[in-house]
Amino acid sequence: MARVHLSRLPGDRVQVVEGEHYDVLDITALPSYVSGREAVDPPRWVWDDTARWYAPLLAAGVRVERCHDLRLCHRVLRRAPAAAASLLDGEQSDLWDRLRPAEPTDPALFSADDATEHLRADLEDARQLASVAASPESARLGLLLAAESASALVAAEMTHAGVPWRVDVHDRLLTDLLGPRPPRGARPRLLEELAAEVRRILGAPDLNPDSHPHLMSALRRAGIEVADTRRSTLQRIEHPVVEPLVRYKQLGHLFSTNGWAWIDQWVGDGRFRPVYQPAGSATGRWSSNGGGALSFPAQVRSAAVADDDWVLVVADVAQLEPRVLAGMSGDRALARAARGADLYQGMVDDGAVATRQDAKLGLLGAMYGATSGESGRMVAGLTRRYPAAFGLVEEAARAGERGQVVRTLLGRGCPALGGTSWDESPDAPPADLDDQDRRRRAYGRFTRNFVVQGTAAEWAACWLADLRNRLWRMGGDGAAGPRIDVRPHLVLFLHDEVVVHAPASLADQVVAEITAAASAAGWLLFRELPVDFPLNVSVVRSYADAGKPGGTAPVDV
DNA sequence: AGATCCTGCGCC
DNA sequence: AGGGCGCAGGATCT
Repeated sequence: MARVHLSRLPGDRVQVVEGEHYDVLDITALPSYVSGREAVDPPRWVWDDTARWYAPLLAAGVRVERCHDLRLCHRVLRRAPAAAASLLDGEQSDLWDRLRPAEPTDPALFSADDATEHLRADLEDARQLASVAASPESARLGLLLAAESASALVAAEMTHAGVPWRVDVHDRLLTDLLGPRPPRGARPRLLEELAAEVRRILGAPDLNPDSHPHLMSALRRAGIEVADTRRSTLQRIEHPVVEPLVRYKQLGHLFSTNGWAWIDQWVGDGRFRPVYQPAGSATGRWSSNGGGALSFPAQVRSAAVADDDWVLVVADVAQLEPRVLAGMSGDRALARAARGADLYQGMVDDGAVATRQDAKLGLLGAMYGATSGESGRMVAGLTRRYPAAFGLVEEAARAGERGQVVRTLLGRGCPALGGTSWDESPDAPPADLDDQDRRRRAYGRFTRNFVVQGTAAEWAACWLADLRNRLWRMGGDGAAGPRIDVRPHLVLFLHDEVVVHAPASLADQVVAEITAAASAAGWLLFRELPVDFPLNVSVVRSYADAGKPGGTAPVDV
């Protein structure tokens, strides 16, 4: 397949390199050039940053089949233990090392930020290809880079399409809980009333409940001794202030995080358009740097409503990380327990634990590094039943404690101890031995979790990539035109859950494709060992109804 | 005034 | 002494 390299040139021009052939386009000519190539024989578009190039293409109605995201792949290869770092060195490689994600920009232009140097996509791509080819694990690394690049396409497409959002529903929800929208800077009426009640009960007329020090001292004066003001701490206290205070905190959080200001900033034209960062976290999980897409609370999901005659198909994987652990460790006993919809129940039926809760505690404890309590105790017993799985995370933890890096199944390496993002205080503290020990153990918990969370992210990226292709093919030979949002399309992805916005008439077919994509992802990663990845699927009009009994029933629209 | 830290909460 | 994130407000530093 052809690889076409796109690089920015000063003056709103684009350099196009394909093999020996060089060309220069004006930026305004790019969409028609790309769509022309897509129509004939879709190449792999090689560019520095998918968000930067693809957003304006999508805005111009152009969809691309595949790409190679040099920034994301550069990061992966830099840290991958199976790739020789020296093969990435060369002209401009320091610039690629320092390249930051593109700022979310107005899709109409993509030159506002620069004065950029001419970053040569063709040169960097050649180094990356050589690096993968020279690796003893080129197949897995190649899959990882492809999945990562496809994720970047999905992220851009989801931002472009947006989550269908009913502002009227959201506004009614806020008004019911908080009172009418207040003027800027003021609290809504019901929130203000709760604050007044808290002040009255504590006898602190000037208290600002949002101020941590004020609240602590007011509680103390009322004879309430707490170490902090977390909800869970407060709820252990027997006192009339607890109920209104907890309520205040809940509603206050809704107001400030997903209130009217959030609507103003992130919802437009009936769509919620967050900004995603694929592989934005060290483990390879996505993060989001706008709109809080990966953490918007269940409380406001009722405002995510499909368009008329459309539905939301919501699917999440049951116990993704334990299943991934079974697959990557080759633990046949755990894989057997994972057959069926409930892995934890499978462990009970296996005779490994007495209750479902014990199974969950033990597995999560093993993956997070619990050392004490109920969870820590369950780990010991389960290690005997599932030695490969529990041994894998244990070994990852010990490697971290020794200061070694670990890697995911497809070869993503973790950041080094003391390296970027790990304990980098500029004024290097004179770390005593206790301190060093504490850091090593913390790093061990990180590496322990990294191998599982990171491989789960790889599974999810493969799931997304395959699903994206399947949904596009459903649309039927471009008959619906090149736009993605008139066909079934992804609108949300939350680590182990996807939401597809689709015409109601295609719902059953979408469910089938999501399920098939999950199987495909399992096969891509764990060929030799069969691990089930059962999904909970709901076809709903409103996201809030997902997961409820009856959600999978045919939807009346 | 702006940058940064801290706390607490939301999601997985 | 349980992993990964983002976000908001207040407190604190510069």
